[in-house]
Amino acid sequence: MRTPEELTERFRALGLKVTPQRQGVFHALWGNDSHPTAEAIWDRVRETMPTVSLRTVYQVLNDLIDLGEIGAVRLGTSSVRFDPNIDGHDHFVCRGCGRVHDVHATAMVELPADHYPDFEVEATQIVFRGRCPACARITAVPS
Amino acid sequence: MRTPEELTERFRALGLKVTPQRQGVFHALWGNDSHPTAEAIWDRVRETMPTVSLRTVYQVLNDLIDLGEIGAVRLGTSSVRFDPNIDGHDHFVCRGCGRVHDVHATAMVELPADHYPDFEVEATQIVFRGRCPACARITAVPS
DNA sequence: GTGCCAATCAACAAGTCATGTTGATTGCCA
DNA sequence: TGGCAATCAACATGACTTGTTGATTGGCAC
Ligand SMILES: [Mn+2]
Ligand SMILES: [Mn+2]
Ligand SMILES: [Zn+2]
Ligand SMILES: [Zn+2]
Repeated sequence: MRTPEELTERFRALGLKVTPQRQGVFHALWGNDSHPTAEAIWDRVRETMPTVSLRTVYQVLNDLIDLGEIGAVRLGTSSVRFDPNIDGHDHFVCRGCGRVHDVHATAMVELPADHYPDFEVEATQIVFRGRCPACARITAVPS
Repeated sequence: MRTPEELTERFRALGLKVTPQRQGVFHALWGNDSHPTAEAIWDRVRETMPTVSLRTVYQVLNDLIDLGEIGAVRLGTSSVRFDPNIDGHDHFVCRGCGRVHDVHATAMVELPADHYPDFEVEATQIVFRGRCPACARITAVPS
């Protein structure tokens, strides 16, 4: 996503009002690589703006998705997570702590065209599941 | 998953009763590569057993998951899909018709260990999205 | 065969997640 | 300064899945 300042400009240019609620969401997302849920964003915004409603947070997040500023990450568990990183990357989901990490897989994954002719691949999503370093340490056998 | 006959044996061996409802779900799943939802299974079972309840279908499907006989495929859209194929494979989701196809990706996808030390990968899930041959044909430019 | 008890049923309720609605109020910005 | 977009509270809706309860059925061990 763009910086909160750039988003402010873009919203104004589009005739959208730059409200404190929207700016609160901008800042809650900026530099946030935790793949937060809408509720997590809500909690962060409420720290400085206790009266903001969850409904509005959802609204702003969906506006940002429609503008292509952020992405939605659906990992099959519970709620949608929001990702200010829209560059191509993959995800690692820890089964211990539930955290989602950005990763970059080595190989370019492709469908073998000879086996799947006429399949038009437009997007590829890779999800690794396992234990993150912190959670692996906990249950690791002590030497 | 095992054949309906083998499942019958396994259920009996576990002290579970082999009811017509359970056998109906067994047969609805056997050889079914359409990644059906619970409702789709329900529809198929009701063809020969009109009184079966959706609640029971859900129950049997979850029992089969607990026994490791089938898998649950969550693709971020609407409802859970059930997969009698539990061998390692990937999926292609068509944005045209919504169908889910089994595919096998070529490259062995890995996390580069030098970049992600101590990450313990236990499972890798690859989802391709695009258009299946049938849907690609529809909007293809006629020659 | 008989009988126990698991399984199923109908009919609800509940819970989660996300969005729609409405009418009043606020406040951004031309 | 004023128009109107945005937000608010409060509630409803909707899809999907599971829980519950009390009654009924029927599989299967004996
Ligand atoms: Mn990410
Ligand atoms: Mn499959
Ligand atoms: Zn972890
Ligand atoms: Zn298709």
